[in-house]
Parts: sequence; C-alpha cells; structure tokens
Amino acid sequence: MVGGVLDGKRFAVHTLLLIRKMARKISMADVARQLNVSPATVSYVLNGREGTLVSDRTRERVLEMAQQMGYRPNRAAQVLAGKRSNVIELCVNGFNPAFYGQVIHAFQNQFVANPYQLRIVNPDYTREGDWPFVGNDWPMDGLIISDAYFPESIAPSLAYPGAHIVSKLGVPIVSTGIFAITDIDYVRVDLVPAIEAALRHLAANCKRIAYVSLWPAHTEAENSDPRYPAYQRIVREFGLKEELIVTYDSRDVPLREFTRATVRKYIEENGCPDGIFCYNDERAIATLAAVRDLGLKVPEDVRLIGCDGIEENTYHNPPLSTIQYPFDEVARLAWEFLNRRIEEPEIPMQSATLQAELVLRESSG
Amino acid sequence: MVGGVLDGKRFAVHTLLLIRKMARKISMADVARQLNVSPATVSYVLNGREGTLVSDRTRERVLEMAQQMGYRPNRAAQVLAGKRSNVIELCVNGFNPAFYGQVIHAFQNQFVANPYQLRIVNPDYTREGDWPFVGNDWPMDGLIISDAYFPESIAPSLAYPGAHIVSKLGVPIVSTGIFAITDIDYVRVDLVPAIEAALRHLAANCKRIAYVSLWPAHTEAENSDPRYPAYQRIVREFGLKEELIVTYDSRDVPLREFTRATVRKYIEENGCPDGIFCYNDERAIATLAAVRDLGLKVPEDVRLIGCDGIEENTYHNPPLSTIQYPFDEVARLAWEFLNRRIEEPEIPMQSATLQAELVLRESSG
DNA sequence: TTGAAAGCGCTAACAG
DNA sequence: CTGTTAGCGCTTTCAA
Repeated sequence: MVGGVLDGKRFAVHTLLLIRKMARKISMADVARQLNVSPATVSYVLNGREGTLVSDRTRERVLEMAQQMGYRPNRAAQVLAGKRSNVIELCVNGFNPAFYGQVIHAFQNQFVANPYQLRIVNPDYTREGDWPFVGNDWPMDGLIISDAYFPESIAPSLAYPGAHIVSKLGVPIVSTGIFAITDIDYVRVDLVPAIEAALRHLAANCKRIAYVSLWPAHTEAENSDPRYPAYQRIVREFGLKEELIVTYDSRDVPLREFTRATVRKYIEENGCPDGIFCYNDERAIATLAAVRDLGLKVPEDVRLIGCDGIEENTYHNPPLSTIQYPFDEVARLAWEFLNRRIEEPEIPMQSATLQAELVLRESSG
Repeated sequence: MVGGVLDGKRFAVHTLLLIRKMARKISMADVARQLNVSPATVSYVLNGREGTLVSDRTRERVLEMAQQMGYRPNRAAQVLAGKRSNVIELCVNGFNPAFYGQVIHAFQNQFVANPYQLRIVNPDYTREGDWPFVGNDWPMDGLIISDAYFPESIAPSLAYPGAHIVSKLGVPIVSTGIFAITDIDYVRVDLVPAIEAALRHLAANCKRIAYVSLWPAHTEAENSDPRYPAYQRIVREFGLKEELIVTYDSRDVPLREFTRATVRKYIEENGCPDGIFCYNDERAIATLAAVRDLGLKVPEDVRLIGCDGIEENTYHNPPLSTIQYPFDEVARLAWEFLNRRIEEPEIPMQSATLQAELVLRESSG
C-alpha cells in the first residue's frame, strides 16, 4: 500500500475521506519533483523515446514513481503541445438506434489494433446561426460523418457544405451514407435501384402498396430522401394509389411503440394494404407487430419489406426482407480514405459509390 | 462568399484545393489580430461575460469577425486554462449492443437540456500492469461507470478499486450496474430475487431447466456473476440437474449467430430442455430462433426467460419474458449522485440499490 | 545524459 | 473599457 503527501496533494491513499480532498491529478512535474529530475526527462521516459536519451537507471526510477503515484497523462495538454490526438471522430445521428448501432459497430471493427481511437459524437442541430454542426471542438485528427443531412432549408447558403466544414475544423473529413456530401472525400450508398426492385417485387403481387414513411408527402425532408420519390415512381408505374403511413422520428417518442400504434390505427381505419414498404427495419419490425396485433399474417395477408439490413431482421418470425446497407464496406472504405488523407493531405479527391442490395426473406412472400 | 488570407492561413475559401492546404484552425489570436484588439477582449466577448466589460461596438465587431473567419474554440486549451470541460464520461462495456444501447439511451435522456455533454467510452482491459482502466485521459468533470467488472484475478491487489480510480482520475465517479463498486457513490442493481423468481417459475412446470451462460461452470467469471449461482441454487432446490449451454461473448464472433448455432447443436445432441433461462435477452432471442429452427415451439415445447429487459423483447413472437433492468432509474439516480458530488464534493457517500423485476410474457407460458 | 526554456490556445487577475 | 501577463501540463529544441 502506497500513500503520501506531495505539495499538499495526497496520492494513492486508501481511504475515501482523504481521496475526496484530492481534486487534482498527478502531473509530470509532480513525478519529476519527487525524483529530483526535470519534467523533460519524465516526458522522454513516458513517451518511450528511442535511443539512449535517458539512462536505464533514471528510466527505471521514473517509470516506477509514475506508476506508484498513479500518473496519468493529460491528453489535452499533450495535444496543445503539438502531439497528435490519435482520435478520429465518428459523427452519427443518434436516432434509430439499431441502424446506428451497426454503423458504429462496423467502424469500431476498423479500429481494433489501430493506433487511433474512435470517438462517437452526434451532430448538433441546435447551434443557431451556424450550420448543422459536426464535431465538438475537442481535438481530433480526422472526422467521419455518417449521413449528415443538409437540406436546403437548414443550410440555404452553403454551396459547398463539405468544404465549409473542412475549413472550420481544419482536419480531414470523410462523408459517408446515403446523404454523403460529395465535394469532399466520400463513400456514398445508393439505395435507389434496390428500392425500386423491392417495390417492383411487391407490385408484382399486390393491389395496395403502402409506405411507412418518416415525413408527410410534399415536405422537403421527405422528398430529399431517396425512398419516397422511388415509391412514388413505382406506384405510378403500376397504376396504384399512394398510401403513406407517417411515423415521425423523435427522441421523445419510443419509435417502435409509436409506429406500431400508428400502423395498427391506419389498418383499422383503412383496411389492410397487401404490401408495405417501410422507411427502415425498425419500422418494419413494428409494422410486423402491428399486423400480428390485428390477427393478420405476414406474408399471407401483407407482404413486408424494410430497409437498412440490421441483424435483428433474421431473428423475427417471419424473417424480414430488407434493403441491405453495406455497413462493413462503408466503414472499411471510409477509414481507408481518411487514413490516406491524413498521411498524404495533397492527394486528389477520393470517392466511392456502393449499391445497397435487396435481400428477400419470408416476409415478402 | 467570404475568403481571404491571414498569416499564411487561408480561411473560408470556397474551393477544395485551397482548403486542403489549411491545416490549422482559426484561433482567438487570429481574430484579435485582424481586429487590432487583444486576445483577452475576444475571449471576454466569446465567453459572453456579464456586465459592460466590453463596449457594444467592440463586441459586435468581434462576434462578426469570429463568425466570418469560422472561429471555433479549442476545448483542450480552454480546459488547460482552467475552465470546466462540461464533459461527463459514461464508461460501458462495448459488448452486448442491445443492452448497452439502452443503457446509453437512458443516460442520454438525462443529458438533454443539460449543460454537460455525455461522452461514451469503453473500458480498456488491455493496459497491462495497470488495472482495467476506465477513462481515456481526456478532460472530464465526472465519470459514470456502467458495470465495471473487477474480478479478483484481474485486480488482485486492489482492496479498494473504486477509491483507487477516484484517486487516479481526480474527478467524481459514480459506479452503476450489477457489478457496481461499492466503496464510492454507487447505484447497484440486484438481480438475485428476480432471477430466483424466474427460475422457480420455470421449475414449477419443467423437468429440465438449462442455463444459456457466458462462461463454463466453475470459472471465476461465471461464479462472480449473480446468475449462475442463483441457477445452481434453484436447480438444487428442486432436485433438477444442471445443464449449461456455454456461449462466449467476444468481438470476433457475431453473438446471436454463435448462440443460435450453439443452442441448436446442444438440443440436437441432448434433446430439448423444457425450460431455458438465458444470461441475457440477446441470447434468449437467439435461443428462440434456434428452437424455431428445429421445429419446436415456445412456450409449448420450451419455456424461455431472458435477462435485461431490452425493448426488442416485446416485438418477438412470442414476446419474451425477462428480468427487467431499471435503465431509466439507474441513469436518473446516477446522474443525480454525480451532479451533487460535483457541486458539493464533501457530502457523505451516496448509494442506492434497485431491484430488477421479473416480467412474465408469453415465452414462459 | 540531463536541464532550461519556449510555446501550444486559452482564461483570468491585474494594470492602465 | 481594453491590454498585458502569468500560467494550465506537456513536448521539444537547444544548451550544458
């Protein structure tokens, strides 16, 4: 058991009462002073500099004392003094946990045994007078944006939102997702062909195809998303009627419960469509529950297709058809692009467009 | 469109080529120099100090220039200079995404319209020679630990692990979860009564009760968890035989797939238990799928109970019985404790123990 | 092999 | 009302 007093700070003392008083962390200077060496020496040792800058004897003493005193580096100070932060920020919209859970997981897999650390943040849409802000002003060496959404009404004057952000953040950025900004390095996912295929698949057997959407038709948000326009196109192509079941996305309402109730109500009032396409898989899962609540069967009474390709789909009964977002490939490419730009800032723009794929399972018949 | 050159740094220029060169962010000094005022003045304005420290005219000019130049504060520097970081770290084990997703979500709800920002981190079990480390050395004003797991074999010498961490981190900590450290402020969740109730419920109707576990029996990890000992107790009480189906938890294996395959194999080789208790809900969901794969029915052939109480449970068919972890209450209390300790460091220890509750749904008959 | 000192961007006390 | 200055913890160059 180690304990002691140092400049009025107590360290490594095994009683809660004493520890409460200790507001400050141990600094390099503390360690240095204890050993009668200079802070620089401690820095050399703790940074594991190569060569014989420091004698073995000193190195040993420093290491031991740092450990004993419970020294922890102050990363903020390190960065201020010019070290790399070794942090990559991943900015994801916090809503739709299942989808973003898989996005995060896919990126985390890129960061195992990787000198960089991944820091997850959410975009800040509240900063008024500013743009939908990404990054939280803590040091980072690079930023990955997943589906930054910049509708005209939020950022009317930003002709080049990506470049804009780069200029303010001063670090490389890669934009990813179906809303990828395309004036900086990006990995875009194209949903359209798969959505069209999904809807055609439904249209081949259905008389009424409904769309469980995020926003009402004719709103800007709804139309800047690729799903609704594709739905509209195919429904027209097959001479069917548009049926939108609107289910908002918000932190205040438990999404699945809300969707389940909304869909149930819609079916009770309007009868049951024999095909339903959903904005995402979470809504498809809630729709499946709603349909079951009413004693109806999937796919016999309603054919169902979702979007995203979350793992959960294959655990439902029946397993859910979906449009598969290429989580791993997006993460792999995004990190490859970002890493390369960090190493060689001057290389030309890097970009890729991946196709989402329709995966048919039992829920669509 | 704004653009210009300043000390060789270009700012807010609308072409990618130019922006690529701009590695540094705009600093307060940059803004000050441009305006021929002192950095301190800029600092006053940007920190919105009260009173008439700065003339309206100056304030206006500073604000406009900062905006134009795209100034963003350097939080690391602010903290180093003595400001609060306004960051609270939440440390969660990254595995078991569904459970931790809900933990995180519950905490995030405590931080809306809260001056503090929540930063999610994972514990670092890789730092050898050290203890299972929480916190990542970036500035923070407080730390919430969710289920820090400190088995004796990992931290043999730490008689007071909680106090130990406090002493090294120098910020208030609240420990939460079923493994809550209890020598510092904590919110503990007691699973035992609910687990026993669950197992008794199964035992009332079953001849063979299996436990889908994390580790093999007799391992230290398995026995330091409350589930297995409770299972053992009840199985003995009812004169039944122990049946463990071991399903490891690792980043390398997709958990559900692995569990599904393992359970299926177990049933094929050993016949089907008529009651299964699972370590967590994800395993219960995978078990449900495995049972279905074999043409068996829940609850007719097998009664099934999971643990955690994730939202997904109610969307499965049949809905899954579970032991409900009080996500919201844990988050609420933890934040209350932490906030109070930040404001008044000297108050006596705060603690609470919450009871998890058995929630019976169709899967258990 | 080690120490002294400057400086990173910012805040806050103090001086003018 | 505004500027000067010291210092936060650390890295790194230069000197000893």
